[in-house]
Amino acid sequence: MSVQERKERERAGRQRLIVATARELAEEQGWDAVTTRRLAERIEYSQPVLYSHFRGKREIIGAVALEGATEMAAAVRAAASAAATPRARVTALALAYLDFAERHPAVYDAMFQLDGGLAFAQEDTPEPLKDAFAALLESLGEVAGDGVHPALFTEVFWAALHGLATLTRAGRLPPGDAERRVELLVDRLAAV
Amino acid sequence: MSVQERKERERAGRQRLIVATARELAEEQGWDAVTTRRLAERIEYSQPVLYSHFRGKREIIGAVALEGATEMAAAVRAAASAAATPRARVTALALAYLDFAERHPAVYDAMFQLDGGLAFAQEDTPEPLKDAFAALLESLGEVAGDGVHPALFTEVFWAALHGLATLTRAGRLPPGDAERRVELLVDRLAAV
DNA sequence: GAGGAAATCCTAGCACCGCTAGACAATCGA
DNA sequence: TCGATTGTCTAGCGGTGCTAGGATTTCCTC
Repeated sequence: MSVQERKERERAGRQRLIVATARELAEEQGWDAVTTRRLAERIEYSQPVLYSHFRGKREIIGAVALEGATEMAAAVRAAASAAATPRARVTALALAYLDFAERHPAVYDAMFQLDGGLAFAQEDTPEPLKDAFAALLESLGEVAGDGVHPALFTEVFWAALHGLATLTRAGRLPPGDAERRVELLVDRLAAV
Repeated sequence: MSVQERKERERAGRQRLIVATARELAEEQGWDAVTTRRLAERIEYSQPVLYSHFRGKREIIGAVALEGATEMAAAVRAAASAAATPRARVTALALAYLDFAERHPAVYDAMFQLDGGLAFAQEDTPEPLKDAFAALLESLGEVAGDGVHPALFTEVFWAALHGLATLTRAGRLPPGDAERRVELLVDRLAAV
């Protein structure tokens, strides 16, 4: 069965290539530029090949989103673990979150703005998404305060971060001042 | 010049019809269903007529967004004015905001998710957008707290509301619990 | 190694999109 | 009533996501 194994490896490699290329193209020129034709050309295969790996463009976006969730979880955990106090952890987490959104806008879009066909907040939610939320919960749960459900607190804090990230990037909020906004957010929301 | 005036009235009427129809179609079937062909068919004109009123689809979205901003400002002000204390005003404002987003998802998308070609947070920002922000500022500025710039506070609070609105509607947050989230948000963020 | 089966891939095309050029018809002022 | 202007439509451009069907390569068996 060595032949079949090799084929599977090659298939898996090509699948990774598709996702990586889609992400690359999206970061370079935005998701609008990620058309099935351009994507196919970049990976040096014809269009239909994409459809032998994914149901459609939506699923490709979803794959990028899952990759992004894994990375974001790691980034958030790394930032939090480098801080000593609960409050410092929350600040570090918030900055890491916004930094991730700013440095990987296309991935962030895939995760939260575009339709990647992913289920959220349900049983069949993919593991990376659950884990990204868990990464937030680990640090934010510490400062939820008495009588406040940690998950609920995490949701609210996360929503605030998400709002800041999207509104800032869409030009809805004046740039600069980002750190002051984070400071205010942490000061008020975190119960320390 | 009566003839010309009549023509201008008719033109303005048709322009309103276009915007209203686009909004209607978007609320019914989502913005993806708002194609220039379908829109033209609904208003019973041919496609090119749309382009004699708007530069393109983006501008039509922008027009819907401006309409929405005006309505949202009114809704927020109405809710706030019906409350007695600063804290109650903030709660009422938050609920009104989220209610608007939930009841007019397509309009909310036009305002904040889609590209309507509108400038934000700049001098040439259209008046309705400025006014919508002003409506938030009126009530939120009251509870910014000492040493916190009212505009900055409003931005943060607004971002939190926006995050809640979008994440909830996109299925990223479990439904229900919405009021508890608002309660938490107001409790912590508002300095009373 | 040769031949047939199976897996793989590509060419070509569908229906739709936003947008526009240019022909046509209605409306206007003289 | 006529010519000019304005308004509108038909037809079509290049692009999109996606797919059917044929060609080609690859594999296993004899």
